[in-house]
This record gives sequence, C-alpha cells and structure tokens, in this order.
Amino acid sequence: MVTIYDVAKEAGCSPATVSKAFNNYKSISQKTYKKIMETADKLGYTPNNSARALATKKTWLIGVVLSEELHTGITHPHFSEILQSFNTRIGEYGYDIVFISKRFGNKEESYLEHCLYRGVDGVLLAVGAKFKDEIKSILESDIKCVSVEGIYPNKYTVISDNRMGSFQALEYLYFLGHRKIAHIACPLNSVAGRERYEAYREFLESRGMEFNPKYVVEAEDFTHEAGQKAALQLLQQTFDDFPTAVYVAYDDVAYVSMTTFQEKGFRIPEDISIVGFDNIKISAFTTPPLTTIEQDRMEIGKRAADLLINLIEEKEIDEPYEIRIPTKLIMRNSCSRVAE
Amino acid sequence: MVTIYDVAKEAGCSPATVSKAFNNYKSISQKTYKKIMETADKLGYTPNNSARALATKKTWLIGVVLSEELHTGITHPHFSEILQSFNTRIGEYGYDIVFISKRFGNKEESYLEHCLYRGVDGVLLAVGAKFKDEIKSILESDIKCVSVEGIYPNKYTVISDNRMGSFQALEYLYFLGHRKIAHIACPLNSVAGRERYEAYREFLESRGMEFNPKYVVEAEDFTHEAGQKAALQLLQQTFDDFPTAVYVAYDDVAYVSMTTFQEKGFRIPEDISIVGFDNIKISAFTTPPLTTIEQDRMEIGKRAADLLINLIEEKEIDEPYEIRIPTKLIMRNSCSRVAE
DNA sequence: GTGAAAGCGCTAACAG
DNA sequence: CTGTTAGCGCTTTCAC
Repeated sequence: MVTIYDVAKEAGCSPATVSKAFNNYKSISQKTYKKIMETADKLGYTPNNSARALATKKTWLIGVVLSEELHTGITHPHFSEILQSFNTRIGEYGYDIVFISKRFGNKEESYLEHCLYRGVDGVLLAVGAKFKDEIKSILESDIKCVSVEGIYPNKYTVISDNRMGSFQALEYLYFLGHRKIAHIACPLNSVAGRERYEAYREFLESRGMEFNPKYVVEAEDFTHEAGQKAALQLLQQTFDDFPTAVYVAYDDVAYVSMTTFQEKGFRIPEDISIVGFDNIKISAFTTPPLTTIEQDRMEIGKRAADLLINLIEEKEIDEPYEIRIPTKLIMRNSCSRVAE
Repeated sequence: MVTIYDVAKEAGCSPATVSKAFNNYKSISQKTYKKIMETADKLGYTPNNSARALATKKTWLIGVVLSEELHTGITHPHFSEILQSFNTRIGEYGYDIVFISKRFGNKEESYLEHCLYRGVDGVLLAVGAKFKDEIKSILESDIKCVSVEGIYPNKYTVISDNRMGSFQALEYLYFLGHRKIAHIACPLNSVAGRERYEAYREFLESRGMEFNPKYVVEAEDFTHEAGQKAALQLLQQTFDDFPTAVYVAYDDVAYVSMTTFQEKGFRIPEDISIVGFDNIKISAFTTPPLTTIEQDRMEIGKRAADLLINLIEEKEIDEPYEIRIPTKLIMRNSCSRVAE
C-alpha cells in the first residue's frame, strides 16, 4: 500500500504537504501541488479513508435504514428508486451509502450501535412509523438525519404530497361522474396509508358525499398477495352495490385489483374505473394502462440528499421540517366516464 | 466518544485487555471478560471501525458494483433481490455493503480507486460483460471478488443455469405440441441473453426443428419499452406465419409481450402460449398468470456471499469457478396445448 | 492471564 | 508556503 509518506519522499516534500494538497488547501504553491499530484499518480496512491476518518472523525459514509420486514426495502420499486437517486446525489459530494441493520455480527445491536460502529456522518431514514421504537435511539442521538417515509418531530422529511395526490385522483374520478368511489388503502400505520385515506375522507366530505365504511378496505402489507386479498374483500363487502370507481393507494395493488376485478367479470374501465398511486414503471404497460398519481422519486431522493449534506456540513437551511413534493395525475386508460 | 481507554480505566485493566475481550481472545479470564463487557455496556461503548480498520487493514466492507446504465441496478427486480439476500448473509458475518461507482467526488475515478479508498475486503460484481473494460482494473487487482452476472476467467461466479432453464421452458412447450416456437431474447451482450438464446438454438436442433431467424428478436435493453418494441417486431416479422408459442427471456418483457399480443387481438394462451424467465413477484398476478422459469435469487445471493467470505477469510474452497444454480419451471396459465 | 509500547495512514495545530 | 509533531482509537507483539 502506497502512503502519503511514499509520495512525500518521492516528491521531495513532507507528508503534511501531501495531505494538504489532497485536501485542496489553498496554501500550497501551484508548483508543489502539481508535483505532488504527478508523483501520486505515478506511484498509484489512493488516500486511505479509514486513516482519514480516524483523524477527522468523518467517514463520508451515510447510513440508510429501511425495513425489509414490510416488503418495503431495497426490493420495493418506490424505495429503490428513491435510494438510487439519493445515492447518485450523495456520490457527487463524495459520500457513500451503507445499509444499517439491527442484526449485526450475530448479536442484537440496535440501529444506533451500527451507526456508531460505522461512524456514519448522517442517516437516511426510510422506515415507517411502525418502527418508531427501533429507530428511537438514532432519533434521540445527535446523528444528522433525514426521512423519506416516517415523520418525526424536529426532523426533516421529504415526502410526496399525499393529500394533493389523493385529491388529484379523486377529483378526476368525480369529474368523470363517479359518485360511488371506493378506496383500497395501504396499511394505515404507514404515513402514505394514513394520509391518503384521510384525504379520501376529506374529499368525500368536501363534496358532500357520504362516507361508507364498506367502500374502504385496508391492505395488510405491501405485497401483491395482500392487494389481491383486499380487492376480493372489497367486492365481497359491496356485492349489493358495487362501486363505479376505486382509488387504490399504490400501483402494485391497483394492478392486482384490476386483474382481480377482471377475473370476476368486471371490465376496466367500463364497469369499474381505477386510479392508482406511484406510477411505477410497469403501470404504463398494464391492461389497460393504469391511470395513476406520479410520485417524483428522483426529486425526493435528490432533495433528501441535499438536505442531509447541508445538515452534515452545517450549512444554513431555510426549509420547513416537512417538505412535500408535488404529485401529478397521469391519465391513461383505466378510467372512464361513469355509465348512466 | 467512549473509547477502549475509558472502558479499561473503569474496568481496572489495560486497553489491550479490553481489545482482546472484544476480539474474543481465549486468553482472557472469564471474570475480567465479564467485567469488561459490563462496563462497556454501562459506558455505552461501541468499537470504532475506522480505528480498527487502520490497525488491521480490514474494513468489513464489501463493495458492490452494479450498472444502473443498463437499467439493471438496484432498481431491477432480479438484482435487487439477489442483493438483499447477499446483504443479509454478509451481515450475519459482520460485513456491510458499499456501492462502488465510477464517478466519485466529481472526478473520474475508476472502480478500483473507489475500492481502494474504501479499503473494501471484497467485491460483488453484478455487471454485464458489456462493462468488462471498466471493471478490468478490479479483476486484475488482487481484491477478492465474486460475480453474479458476468463470467470472468479464474473468478467465481454464481449464476442461474440458463441452459437448464431454457430447456425446461422449451421442453414444456414442445410437450404441449408447439413446433413454431419463437424467442424474444434479452440483449445478447449479457450472459443471460446469450446463454438463453444459445440454448434455444440447441434445443431446436436437438429436436430436429429448423431454426428460423424470423422467429427471434433481441430486446434492446431491459426496459418495458424495449420489450414492447420487441414483441411488436416479432409480430411484424412473422405476420405470414405466427408462432404458436414464444419463449421470452425475462418476465418483465414476457409480461409486456402478453399485453402487446392481447392488444393485437391474440388470446393468451389460446392463440399464443408464453413462457418467461425470472419468476419476479408480479408474474403470479398477470392475466393470465405467467408460466415461467424460476431463478433462485435467495440462493444466488447467499451462495455468492458465502463464497466471497470464504475467499476473504482464505478458507479452503472446493467449488468450481462457475457455480450454476438450478432453475425450476413454474406452471401457471399462459400456456396451453397447441390448437389443431 | 495481563499490560506496555509501537504503529496503522492521515490530519491539524503550530512553528518557521 | 512548508515542515514538525502529536495524536485519532484500536491491535499486536513481546514481556511479565
């Protein structure tokens, strides 16, 4: 391994100068800077981050905590895209991601311990409020953090404007003449689930429509299985008066609902109109293509990254703790004007 | 920050002893071990990995290189599941993952430099052969690595048995009476694309069926868009003699092909039978549910992890460089006996 | 079974 | 503008 000493010796200067050169101190003359860089290159020197971290207490590592338990982790189309965008952005600033888990080296360590062990400079939280207890220790520590899912007091969170999205979906359906609008919710212990559901109720009320509990079902989790079950249950609950439209709180389940309804003999959109939420990739290719609410995942990831970096670097931040990213109605073919 | 010195002082022993206790040296008496652990706990001590890494040259970090460019990264259902399984497994051994990228801190650094900077103990390669050049430096360095996608001389790779999978698909179709079997391939510069295509040709030959170039189309990349385009092209190329079945090299595209065919008036499976490859989550919920070849992603991730850890810890390995994970035919409803 | 001491590669005052 | 020096927190001989 070639070190700063090797470079110094070869370049005829001190290790300190090499260090300064690599850290872009302005106090280095052009000449020596150039010389140092050249010999570093020649010798194939790469700075050693462990040593640097030990000396500076900065690892350039950002912890990411997400919960595989709820099928809402790296494998989830929503979070994986946010994560990708987040990672790209922090990469531009020299940071890397490390996944924080509870189980570590066979013993039960808390998330906090894992963070401390890795010495992360900050943390991205992508877990639902359901896991409030397990991340409590990190929330209470003075590790900088930003959330893209749960909402916590005095912490920044970047999240879609669920109310806006719900209203966009519902207003569109209403505009098409629908008055019997059902809702398949995501788990209500998630922020998305709760907010979209509440917006649904708020919308009904704002239009003077009566809330009918039979028109609402909550999916157990974020899997396709749960979605199918929910769709079936909705049909069962409303067999005496089927809805003409259903607002489904996320695309994966909107999709499964469509196929489930179709299998039961309903035509989409003629018999039932559907609007989803997420605009995941496949939604443009379903039969029929799904009308849905787009979440700007690239923006969420990027904003969260910028925010976290500013926090870490102790820059001035003049944003509210809760940053809402606007959503957008994507009209495709799963909705039609209500039949007379 | 509480260090080993604090613990030592409080426990009435030397830092060296504390270190030994934490590293499970057997030369520590039960009594002092217990004492140390208790006071460590009391003081809230967590080992600092940067310091440990500096002293030992071991970071407990594993680099992961995957290529977002081909839409085949963290966002891809196949790789994200492998990664999840891999991550869980290495986590059990105390390792963590860090993503290796080319662009780092604004300057163009090669993958190798990123690895060196982070001092990774090993690398998981999940990039196609298309990127051979960019990972060449890693391959040539003496960093331990395992691949789950490309195949490189003298390197371990854990990958599905694509030939087996193709034969399972094709034999099933053949058994159902199909003789006009088309193939939609993934990009042929990927291992999966090439091997499945070659197996397709081998199968035809083995059954004395004539290979007809018109029955084959190669998708441009791994997106739904490319799949749709490929499906359309297949229809166009074969308008005078449509295939009765098509073997599609991956589920995402199999799915899009189904909907595309359906939109063009073909019934699945009555007019065209489809078998895919991957068994991604959604495949059980398409209309009709997709018959496909299952890849055991959990196993791939786990095996790759075990292999890499053994490599890192210089254990004996008696496995071939190329480890093929068996595939499995999952029969659902997208295939039927050929019409007379 | 335990401890003293040197050192891992780098940074950060402080001098010069 | 450059160099000296003293750590950062931990591990690892080698004595005891």
